[in-house]
Amino acid sequence: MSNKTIGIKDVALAAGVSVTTVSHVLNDVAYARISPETRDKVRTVAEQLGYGPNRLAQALRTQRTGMLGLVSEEIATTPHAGRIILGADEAAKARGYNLMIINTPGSASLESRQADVQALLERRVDGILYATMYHRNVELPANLGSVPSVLVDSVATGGNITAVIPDEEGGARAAVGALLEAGHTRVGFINNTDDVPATHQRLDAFRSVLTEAGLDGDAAPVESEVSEVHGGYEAARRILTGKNPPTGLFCYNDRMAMGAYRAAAELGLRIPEDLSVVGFDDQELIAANLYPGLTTVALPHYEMGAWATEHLIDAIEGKTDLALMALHPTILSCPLVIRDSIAAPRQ
Amino acid sequence: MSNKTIGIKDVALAAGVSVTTVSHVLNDVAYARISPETRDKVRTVAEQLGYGPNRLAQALRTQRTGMLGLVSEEIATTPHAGRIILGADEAAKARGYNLMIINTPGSASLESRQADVQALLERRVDGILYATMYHRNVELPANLGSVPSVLVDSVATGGNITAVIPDEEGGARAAVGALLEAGHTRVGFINNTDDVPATHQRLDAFRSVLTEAGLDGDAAPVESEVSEVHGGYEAARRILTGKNPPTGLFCYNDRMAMGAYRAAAELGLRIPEDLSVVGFDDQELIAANLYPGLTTVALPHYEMGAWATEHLIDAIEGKTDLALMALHPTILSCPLVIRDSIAAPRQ
DNA sequence: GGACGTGGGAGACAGATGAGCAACAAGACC
DNA sequence: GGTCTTGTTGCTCATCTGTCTCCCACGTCC
Repeated sequence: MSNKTIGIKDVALAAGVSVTTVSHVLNDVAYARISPETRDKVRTVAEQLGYGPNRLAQALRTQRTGMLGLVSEEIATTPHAGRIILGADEAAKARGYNLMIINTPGSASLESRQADVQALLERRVDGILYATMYHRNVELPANLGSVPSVLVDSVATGGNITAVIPDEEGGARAAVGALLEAGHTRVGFINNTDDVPATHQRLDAFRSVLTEAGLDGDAAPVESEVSEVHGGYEAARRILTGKNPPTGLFCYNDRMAMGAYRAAAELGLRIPEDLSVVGFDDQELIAANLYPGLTTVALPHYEMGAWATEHLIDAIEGKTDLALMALHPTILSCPLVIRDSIAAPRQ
Repeated sequence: MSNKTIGIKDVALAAGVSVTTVSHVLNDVAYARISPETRDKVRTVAEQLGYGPNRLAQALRTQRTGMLGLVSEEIATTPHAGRIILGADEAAKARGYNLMIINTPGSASLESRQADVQALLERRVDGILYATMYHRNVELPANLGSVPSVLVDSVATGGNITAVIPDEEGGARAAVGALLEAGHTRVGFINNTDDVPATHQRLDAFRSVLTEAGLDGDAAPVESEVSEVHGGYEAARRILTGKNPPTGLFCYNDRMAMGAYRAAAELGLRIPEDLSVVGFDDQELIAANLYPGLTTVALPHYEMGAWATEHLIDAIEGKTDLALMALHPTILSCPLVIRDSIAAPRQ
């Protein structure tokens, strides 16, 4: 129904000035000397006509699209991607940028990822955010380097690209620390079997914290299973039916904690009276809805998305040198979210 | 490190032909007469140089960006948005389009939504997908009409814009039907308190199915609470402690079903031996991870996203007239996902 | 005759598009 | 056999998309 879109020349015509002048006014060009009356006139007319610049033409001319590419794994299957996107989107919007999102399976080949980046490049995005669904080492498509880029929730195997990752160790320390502070001296860890940084770092932190507290970290019970509800269930059963079972359980993630809840229920152990549990991830759907609410460690997905976007834009605008930050990944803290699954051990 | 990006003229130069010829070859222009040798030459050179067209310039000239705008509510807080995005993204990619996603709070004002659409329009997206996080009636920003648009998971209060929505009634019928088929004759419904289509349609379907089966649908117990875990818990307690309690429970969504699980456990009722439960939504994290696995009705978010995208692109390419489809919303079915929470009632 | 105040013109960005121009061959005609 | 016509093949030129930006022009007033 609506007729053709109106361009800058329509505004110029209607305002009785040249296209140049309209451009000068609307972009507040510093050196342009134009009388206040003309400025008003142009602005008024532009408003009346509902003029909005054609960003394509603008971008073509200025070599700036105001678009950020975000390649994200598994948008739908984990809520984590959503939080990263949200953080990135809000940070981008705040600075006048928009996001172009490309979804990719976690299993995508390097070529396929390269094609994704290529698509972004052809659209001339000003920068690229490359996000993975969990903290790990990734091999990057070669063409990623051609525009400013930041890695979210992963580090490059080759290094030398700016990255933000969660403080796995700090988070694990907070979790185990909370158990110790509540008075527990027998604490177990239900770990994941995947060979990812989190698995090792959380385990190390677990043992260290115990040892530092004067307990025997190396002797503390650890059971590993796939990081799903049923894995948590199995591991918890093993750990809780062992001799001298722990009164506090640190779980690799909330899903495994959910399994631990069931194992505890089956064994007649009440949470938190008989058994205290801490999770990791802070998946709302689980942690807040379990009964009792699960105390857990939050992964800073939103924050990582926002941080990456902020710094990417800084780099694009020449306010930051990404090369400098690329030396070491930036580590964002994982705060403990306290709910109701920790209590003092029974005497 | 990488030097300037290479353009069509670089290819032309290297191949020893004009820019026009390169364009003709690479775009397979029908009427262009170019010798096979030249074609090969051009293609080879383009490949070697790693040439990719500048989509901005291309779009400026052709008035086609190959981009679809997707404004979605609450990307991060519900997994539903993720499924819609995934469906849309895969459908778009399959036809050579990319998505520009704008996230908006469910509470955003009409002006703010209009600004979102405006941003998309300035970027000259070829069409717009407008998605909500749950099935409801929405008031649309006025500027939405200026490009082909499709509504996902909602219908416009004013009508007359193409929309896809889930078959609430069919889903509810399947859920209740499953309970009846298992032999239950006393069935209750735990409903939501929000005034949304789903609330009413599922209730109607619930009563109808019972009545059609020769039971007294109007007398069947229904309890309403907020559609969260604790609401489900409260409602289930009420319904299960009433006189002559049901042996089968249909829950408004999986979260409420999760609450019902706890209520059942507290009352010493085993699922599915003593109580059968059906949910709605098929939220993986909950439904598949509850014990026993929750039989539930899946909302076709992926399918709606894909359907909307398909038809939007058809309209953009002139293969479909959206105005025709706008007469009635398209309804996509909600299949029952069978797990382990339904069994025959005890004798 | 500079300085100042106001504003406009002509590319350029990167590629798409259709008309049009050489070059050559085959056939027609004298 | 040579010239002209007509057709075909192969490719290029000019122009267009909407906006920005460098540089220049025109008056006026000291």
